[in-house]
Amino acid sequence: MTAVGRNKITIVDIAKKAGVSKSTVSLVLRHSPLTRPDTAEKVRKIIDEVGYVYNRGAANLRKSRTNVVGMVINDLTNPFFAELAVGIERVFHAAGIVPMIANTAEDPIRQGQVFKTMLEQGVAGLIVCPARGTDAAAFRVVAKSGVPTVLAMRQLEGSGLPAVCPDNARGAREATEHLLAHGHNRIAFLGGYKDMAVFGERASGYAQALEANGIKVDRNLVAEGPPSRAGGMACLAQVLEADDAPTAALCFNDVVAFGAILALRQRHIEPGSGFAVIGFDDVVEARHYTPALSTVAVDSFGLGERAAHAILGMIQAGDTWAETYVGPVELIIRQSCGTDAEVAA
Amino acid sequence: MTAVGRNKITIVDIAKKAGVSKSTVSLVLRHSPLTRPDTAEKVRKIIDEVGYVYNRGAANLRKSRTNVVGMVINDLTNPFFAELAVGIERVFHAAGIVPMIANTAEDPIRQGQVFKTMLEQGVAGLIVCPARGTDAAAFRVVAKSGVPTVLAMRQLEGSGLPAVCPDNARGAREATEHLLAHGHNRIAFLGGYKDMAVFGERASGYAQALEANGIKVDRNLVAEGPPSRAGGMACLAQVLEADDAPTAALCFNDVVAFGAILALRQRHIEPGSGFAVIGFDDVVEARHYTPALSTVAVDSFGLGERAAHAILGMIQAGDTWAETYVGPVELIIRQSCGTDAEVAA
DNA sequence: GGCAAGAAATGGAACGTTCCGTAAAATGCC
DNA sequence: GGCATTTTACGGAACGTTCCATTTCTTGCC
Repeated sequence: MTAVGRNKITIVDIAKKAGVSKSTVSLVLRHSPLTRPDTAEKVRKIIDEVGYVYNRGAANLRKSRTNVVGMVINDLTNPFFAELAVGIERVFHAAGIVPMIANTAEDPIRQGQVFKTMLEQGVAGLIVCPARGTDAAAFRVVAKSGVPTVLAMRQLEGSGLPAVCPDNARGAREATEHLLAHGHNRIAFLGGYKDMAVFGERASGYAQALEANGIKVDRNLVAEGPPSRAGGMACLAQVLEADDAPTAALCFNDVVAFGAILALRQRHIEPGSGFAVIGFDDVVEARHYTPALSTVAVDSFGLGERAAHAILGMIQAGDTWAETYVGPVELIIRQSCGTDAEVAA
Repeated sequence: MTAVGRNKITIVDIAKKAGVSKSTVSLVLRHSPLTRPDTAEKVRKIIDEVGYVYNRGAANLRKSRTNVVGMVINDLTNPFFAELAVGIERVFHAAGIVPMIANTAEDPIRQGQVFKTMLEQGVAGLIVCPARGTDAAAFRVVAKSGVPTVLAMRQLEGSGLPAVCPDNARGAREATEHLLAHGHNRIAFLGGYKDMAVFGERASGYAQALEANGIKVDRNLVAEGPPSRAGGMACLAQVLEADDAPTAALCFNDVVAFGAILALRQRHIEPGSGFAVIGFDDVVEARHYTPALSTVAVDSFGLGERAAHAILGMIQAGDTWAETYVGPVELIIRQSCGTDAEVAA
């Protein structure tokens, strides 16, 4: 239809129209108390008469400080991270800062490019869920630039960066203890890969619980695999082949658990009564699955908000350090581990 | 740890160090062919020696054109929209443009604020999934600013804006026809509200199919409700109370369908064999649900990419107009409509 | 009505780039 | 080697704001 006319009404245009100086207009725009109410009003009237739009870029240049923060997410398609992003966005919006987003799709190369781009844009801070396989060196650029950074969901040892994460070890420990308390002593751990930070934490919680009960971790019951439904199916198949097959499994996350349940069904084993399954994360589908999935709930929205506040604090303080926060988790017993009846009783 | 030193190395610093002019450095940075290879190299060496980071904000100010585009999403938590966002981000990343994101959470007020903020940031374009209840007037500001805009997923009549949407009417029509062809003639339509653009399109496809087969739409079989699991449960309950109860339902979207299935189970009606259910969207869980959900598949990633390309085109052409694109849909028959056997046969 | 003091408004410089017109250097040719 | 031509490099102005040091306007008081 209409060609772009790229309105270029500036602060001085409206100054001219209002018969004041650009400085005054600037003050009015920033709600400074240094102008007389009536002049302010006069200026404001003209401002929305002509449809002036503030150029924050120009302002930022002068102030050499922006109101944008980068959000680097490894997989937005995963509801878990989407919720994290929404939590972050929510507090940023309230604080008047606007997030730039990038989805790295677990690709460290892409992640590196993203860091560069975001720094060029002059972000005031960075929240990063590191892509799988990221090493601490990847953060050299951002560290050198002095931009406050916090990791979310995944820690990165050696990076020295503050993180906001769920208490993975504790969650896995509690889930495992629950299974032990209900008579299972052949418990598998399914899905994920050793090179994922989260795997390490969850698997170690699992191991702790077993060992505290005098059970040695059986290598044959720990199956690594992609953190997907397909991975869950494959891992379950693998552990069932062990000489002394397990009767329960703690899964790397909920979607692995869904896969495990599918695989059980294929074998005509009833998840819940015939084999106990516990997931991790408590994604929305967990409660509605058949059978409803027992899982370790993580407050992803809350962690997002926490991460955003951390960054806000760092920006305000002009500091690049913050305390790592380990958020609470909650074991939620539903039907997939076959123990809900006893718990209710 | 370290306090923020806010490096302020600029193009002239590195010019000085390299013994050239700032203009030359600028040329090198933009890979202009107007510098001699050896000078370019000399400059580049210094650039990464001192860890200079390009200030795109300053450049944009001068060029009065940015490389950021706004992405306004109504509900990132819905995997359907998350996929859309990822599709968009993917092509933007490739095109060197960086997306700002906002989640309106279906709140038109918030959406209005977001528009303002994004315009202030000087976005070169805007992709919007309008919040529910948005009226065309909401886009007045953005139209006046001349920023190219495309709607995604949801059209908005009266706005005159180009949109990238799935062919909702056709999808609903085909699904309904499938049910009719398999002997159902009491077919319900469940979930969503009349004031949602998508509802209008899908419901009209449903009505078309019925009427083409000489069946009048029965008001008692169309139940409005929230597009959620709970909504699906309630809607199903409502239509089952009709004098002449339906034997099949087309649902507003997949999550409504999941709700409907739950409600059927509660009544000991077996989804699939006892009552046919078809959803809409084909979210990832659809294929893994029990029973696997028959649904109308929409290529959300593809639509995202399409929307991004549209914006890119508009920006390049300096135009604020583009053609509306209606993407293909595909009816996918699984188990929840109890007709997969016949189809396979 | 004049004066001091405080309040309000102002103009220019700066932020870090790009662009433009021009100057200097390199190259080609006889 | 000198000239024309092309290639490369240069320096200032501009982009739209904020900040600072000043100037101008108000106000209150005797």
